[in-house]
Amino acid sequence: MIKKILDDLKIDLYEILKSLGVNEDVEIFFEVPQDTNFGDFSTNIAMRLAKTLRKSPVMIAKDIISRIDVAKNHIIKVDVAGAGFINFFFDRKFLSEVIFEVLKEKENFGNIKISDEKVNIEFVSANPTGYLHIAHGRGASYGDSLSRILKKSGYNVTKEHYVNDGGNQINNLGFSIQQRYFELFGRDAKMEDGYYHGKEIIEIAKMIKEEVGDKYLDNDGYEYFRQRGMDYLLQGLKDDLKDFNVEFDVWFSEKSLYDNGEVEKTLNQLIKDNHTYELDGAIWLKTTDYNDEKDRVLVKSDKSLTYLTPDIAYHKNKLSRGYDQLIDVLGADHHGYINRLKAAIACVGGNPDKVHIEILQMVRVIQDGVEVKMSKRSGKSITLRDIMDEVGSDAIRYMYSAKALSTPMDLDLDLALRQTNENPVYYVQYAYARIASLFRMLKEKNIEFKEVSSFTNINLEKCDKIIMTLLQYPLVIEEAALKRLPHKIAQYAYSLASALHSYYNDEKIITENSLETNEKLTMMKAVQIVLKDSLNLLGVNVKEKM
RNA sequence: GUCCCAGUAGCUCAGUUGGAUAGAGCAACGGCCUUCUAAGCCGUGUGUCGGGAGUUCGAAUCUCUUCUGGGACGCCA
Repeated sequence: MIKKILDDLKIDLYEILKSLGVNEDVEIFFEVPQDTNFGDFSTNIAMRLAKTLRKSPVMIAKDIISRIDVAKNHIIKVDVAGAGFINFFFDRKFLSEVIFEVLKEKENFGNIKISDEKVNIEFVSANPTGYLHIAHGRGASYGDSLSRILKKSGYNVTKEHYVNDGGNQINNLGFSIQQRYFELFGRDAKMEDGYYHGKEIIEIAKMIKEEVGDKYLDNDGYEYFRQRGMDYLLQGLKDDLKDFNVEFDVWFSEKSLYDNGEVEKTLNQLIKDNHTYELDGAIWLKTTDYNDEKDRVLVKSDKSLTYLTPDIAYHKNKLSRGYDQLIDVLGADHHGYINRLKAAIACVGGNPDKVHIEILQMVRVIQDGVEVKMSKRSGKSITLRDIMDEVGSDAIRYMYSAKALSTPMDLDLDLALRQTNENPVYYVQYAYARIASLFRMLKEKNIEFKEVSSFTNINLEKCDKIIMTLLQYPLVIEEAALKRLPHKIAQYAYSLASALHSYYNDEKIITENSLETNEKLTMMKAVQIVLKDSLNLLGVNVKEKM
């Protein structure tokens, strides 16, 4: 609704600008003023036109507002303030209708149609060689929330996890397990470079010993160790993610690209199209043709492939599946990889502009003021499961979501644990639970609730914050989707909760006056719907009771 | 040496097409429960936006420079 109002207003404004002699393309946009006393929405268009029109912003603004058709747009007041802002005040009664809109559309409220493009978002993509750690958790949280936001914005989204089951690391996993298995029978484990040292490897070896005894002690059980280890870890990965409220549509196997010949085909195509050359016995890809700082090796002099080669085939595969956009969420240590990958995609004829790479920065866990590095579970870096056990999936997802991906983040366990009631996620969940409890109270008191279809008995001014916040939901969704910033949703959920708490303290909801009660409850229900939906976008559950 | 991210209140962070007096939470202090959940509300204080220069009507935001912290720079994955 508000989008429509603003869009209509925008059209009117463009007409007005034309009549003022503005021919160039300027985009008009509205923002919510920091100080709501300034108005409901404002635009700075007058200031931005000052130079081309060679007039003072205030003069231009006054010209503009004198031509605005106030009645048509549900505006009750429009004025010029500050350096030339145009501030709009809308009719309260009209704006309050957003509540009925929410009730009608339910969880579809805020659904917008930015685009129906097909988007593939690849995230986590952890090697199945150990447990997920906290940085994976951050990527999982971001990728999953972004997917939900994009879906709500109309995109056709596929969530994909790439499984590195084709390369050397998976062989090393097999060897590592094998050595630990031998160790269990009293032999020395020979843990070479590149082998995996997490406690989970020992656990797997024990499990295998229990399952098959000494069957693979003296004959070659390597294949079995490799496969069994990977299956086990992959399942663990899926379980962890599921408990973290993250599920993938596609688990894409790197190995499948070798099996069906796509890696080879990609390589041959690159050679045929003259994107490669040989040097020192290796085959190099001319990524410098497309903005990379140096060329990259595809085939090493020992004839084995680098990581890049199957990854090119993988991205080619994704593009061939008809996606309009590919989003890759990668760890901070991959930023040097971006140019290389984009260049390589260009070499195979893909459009690198379709590929968006989001880099997530480090996560540190802080307890008692110092960084915690060791996980009891894996004996290595802190795992996602460690944190979930400590603070729960909801709290951790909210904490991840609340911060922009580009910020190196400190996760303060003291705050998350000892002061759980100070944690923002509880604040938002509490708002929801409070409303839920109102409806429970009704049942206890045997009061019947009837949804109203207009407001006549309540003081709309007191509901201002709630109404304005509800109105902004679609706008926030749009911004979060276009800029790929899920933390906007976390901020939004918090501000809606804040509006609710404030109102709840100020006004008694269930009163003797049943008309008033029904109107208030109608509004409460709308708030509840949007709170639930916004938390859902973050993968956070609501609680009926706290 | 090159590149990326960060530097904003005591702490954790918002502030992303340059705009109004730079904002939240936590921490601190003062009020508010005979009444729907006080995990709440209301109020108070807090800033060389790392430093310096520039661009302009206007800069936390853009440019240059510089300092600090983290990370990346492989025929690793």
